Amino acid sequence: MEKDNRSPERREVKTSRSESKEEGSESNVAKRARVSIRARCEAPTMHDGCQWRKYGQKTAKGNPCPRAYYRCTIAPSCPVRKQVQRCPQDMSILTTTYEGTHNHPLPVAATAMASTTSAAATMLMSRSSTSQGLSSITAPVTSTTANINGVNFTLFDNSTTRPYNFPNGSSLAPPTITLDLTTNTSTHLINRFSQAPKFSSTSLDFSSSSENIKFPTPWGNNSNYLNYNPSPPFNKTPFGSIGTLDFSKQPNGLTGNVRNSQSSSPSQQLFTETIAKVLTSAPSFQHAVAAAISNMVGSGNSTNSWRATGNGPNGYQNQVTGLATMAKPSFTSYTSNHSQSTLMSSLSHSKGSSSMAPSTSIDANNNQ
DNA sequence: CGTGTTTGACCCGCGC
DNA sequence: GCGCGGGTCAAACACG
Repeated sequence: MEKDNRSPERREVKTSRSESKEEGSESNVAKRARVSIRARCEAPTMHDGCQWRKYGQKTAKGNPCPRAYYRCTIAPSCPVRKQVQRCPQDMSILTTTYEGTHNHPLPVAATAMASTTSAAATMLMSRSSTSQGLSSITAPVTSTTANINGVNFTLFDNSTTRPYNFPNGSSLAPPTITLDLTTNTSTHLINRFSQAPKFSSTSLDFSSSSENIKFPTPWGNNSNYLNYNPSPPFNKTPFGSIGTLDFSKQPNGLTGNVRNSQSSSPSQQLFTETIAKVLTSAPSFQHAVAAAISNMVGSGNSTNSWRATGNGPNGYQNQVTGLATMAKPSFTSYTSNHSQSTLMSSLSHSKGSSSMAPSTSIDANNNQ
């Protein structure tokens, strides 16, 4: 109670806050779209390669677990925020919700996550903007499953099983996509997120497809395809669009594909390779991702421009203390002007260039 | 001393 | 119009 004697300043605070809510016209859409990642994680927060500052904590209604609010501190003006909350049903499950788009260079480790969320968010916005009559449909839970070497990617409409973090749901909740890494899952894979910031994730964007698509993967023996089969009802939810990518099965038999990356786990490696394979072997898929990220970043420029961290001309790098060390174990610390550049460059670089740290192993098993 | 976290209050949008 | 709840702020505090 004695805390708040700042009411005069509050007026200005309020003004600036409402400004910041509207700020970034280019990211207006992006700010509305949110991407949640559900993962088993013992750590208080997932390390995604970015640097965050906690600015608040709140106990949400209907959830005894407090929700923590973080904002990206790599750049002072970065609008990206994330919310971290434990699942009341299973305290080991951590839900991290990202909102907004970074407006500054990112290290690879962070870019991977940013790309993922951006692409997912773009998928959301793309679908919600193109779908019609979404409020009139109450679709049952429908799912779309892809299988890559035993890893299931399930994209399902959970509109009827409303996420707990939006207890009263409805229009209050911005369109949100959930990447569900919890079901049955590869705990080591998750732990890579939670403990070591060296996960070279990737970006999945299913937005531009309308039919069953199979992306070949060069390894494995039976299900050598990433099978994407969008269910029509997916894009029609009362919330705009809500979906889940469900990495529901731990790949067994992780042999042969594991590279010699310093400290990556086999499952992480496999996962990375899996995704990389899909992307590198499916140009159209790359395109979709690139376009998605391009949209999110608000720049149609697809030029890759690389810049070493540590002494970038814009000064950002100096602010990201700890970031370099975070990225060190697995990545040569690159940043790029645009997340899309980073992702796509990392793909192409890893194919033939030595610029990328070999441990990204994106080029592993490339079957060209 | 600098940086990050905690925490109570305030703002604002939405539902009733 | 009112109340509720989520999101945010910033002073105080903790920690290295």
